Parts: sequence; structure tokens; C-alpha cells
Amino acid sequence: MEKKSTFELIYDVVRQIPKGKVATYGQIARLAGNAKWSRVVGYALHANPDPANIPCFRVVNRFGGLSPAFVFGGINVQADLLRADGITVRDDNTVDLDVFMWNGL
DNA sequence: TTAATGACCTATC
DNA sequence: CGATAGGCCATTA
Repeated sequence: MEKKSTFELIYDVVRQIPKGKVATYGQIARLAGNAKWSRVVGYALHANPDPANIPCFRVVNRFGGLSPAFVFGGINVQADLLRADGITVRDDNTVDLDVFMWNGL
């Protein structure tokens, strides 16, 4: 039943995000293979069927701002998780992409 | 089945 | 340089 759907590709990229770094939807979409999956990427993370291996909290938009709706338990929790990874989360739940934007190994 | 929406980005004027 | 518009894929109703 699983045939490597777009979600799998997106999850695969998100899973490659190293600790202490964050990736953007567009970047993930690009690494996934198509730079137009940006929307589907957000959808995939929104579905987040495997939050255990899909740290959506490490995924931020182009502005470095986290999502308005978190699934792990609370958006403020995400900021805490990012901080636990050594990431600097701003007061507005924004991350410094200039320092943590994952290059995409 | 069709239609509409969505945690977005990129390109162009 | 700055701002606007459009587009693309998948999911859900």
C-alpha cells in the first residue's frame, strides 16, 4: 500500500534535519525533488503521522517563524524543544535562519 | 466526482 | 529596489 508518496519524500528530508538546525518548507520541498511542494510540505507536516521521526518543530517557514498550530502539545513547547536543541528562538517564536538555517547536507 | 482549501514559495512588473 | 500576482501538489468535504 505504501508506494513512496510525496509525503514519504518530504518526511525523508525532514528526518535528515540535523539537531540544532532548522529547515524551511521551500528548502525541504526543493530537497524532496520539486520546489513546488512547499504547500504539500506544510500539509505533510500538518498531517504529521509520525511525529516521533518527523520533528515538525524543526521546520519553519521562509521567515523563520514557527507554525501557528503545533501538534505536539503547544507552540510554546516547540520553542522549548528548539532551545533544547541549542537553537535561539526569538520572542515571537522565530528562529535565526542566518545561524540555524540547515544547508541541506 | 467535483470543488475548495491549505503549517508555502517563486517569479515577474 | 520594492511590491504584487500566480502557481503547484495533495488532502478533505
